[in-house]
Amino acid sequence: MDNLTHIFKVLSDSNRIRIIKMLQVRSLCVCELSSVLDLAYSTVSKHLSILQSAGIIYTERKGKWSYYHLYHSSDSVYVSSLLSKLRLWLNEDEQILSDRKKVENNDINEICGI
Amino acid sequence: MDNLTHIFKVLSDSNRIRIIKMLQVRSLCVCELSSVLDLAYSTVSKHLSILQSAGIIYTERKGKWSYYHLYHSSDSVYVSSLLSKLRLWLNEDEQILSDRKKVENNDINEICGI
DNA sequence: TTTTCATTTCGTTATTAGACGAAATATAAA
DNA sequence: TTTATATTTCGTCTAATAACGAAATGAAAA
Repeated sequence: MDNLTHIFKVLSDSNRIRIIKMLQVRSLCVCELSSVLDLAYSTVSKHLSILQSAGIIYTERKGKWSYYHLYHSSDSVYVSSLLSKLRLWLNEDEQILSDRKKVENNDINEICGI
Repeated sequence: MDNLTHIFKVLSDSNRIRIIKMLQVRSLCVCELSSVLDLAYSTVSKHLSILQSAGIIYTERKGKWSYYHLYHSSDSVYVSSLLSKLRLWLNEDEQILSDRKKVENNDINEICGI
């Protein structure tokens, strides 16, 4: 049961949900996420490590940056089921639309010093 | 988005999950739930009020006791979708099986002073 | 009406969670 | 190898959460 309640806890933070919804668009680095969420790097990094240890995302190193990706499948029926719900949910949410616009416009690249 | 993260938070506590899984068997009063969960009345009452304000359960007064019921439908797509998942999940969980055995055997009626 | 008793509310306490900045780490560029 | 920089870890602070017992509430029984 703790497996399940733990996943619910991971998903009960709005900044982590925003991260997941942005990663549905494309993979992103910490600095891009920090810029959109307007949170300190260390805070974003903590959220990412929580999502990673829950088996929701993984890291890929590319040049200077670590890119975070959403897993498209999971060993956990809870994770795969809830991630599939999250693909359907919040797509018309104002906050999510605004976050995704920033991600798609690549405005954030400048901030990352590329 | 807060609607959704709030539901996840409500479901991220194992005592609340145990309550939901017991109410899937039949409606129960506070004293029955306290007995199975081994928690103070006031604690169980708090959990029930959290579940109630999330639109997951409702109260029905019957004689001296307040019986709590699971809703079978919900205006919220999040609530109805997650409750439907919860009907499928944890049915083989040891803790849940043990809780349900106590509920089904009505051992708890004595404790409630019926 | 008064008493009884199931339940809720209130006040307190301990633990957990999320935020930050500073320091540490690790990798790429010079 | 040294420097630069993206990211993580650490320590700290504040806010939120879950637990309890005691007191309050409210409906049914006497």
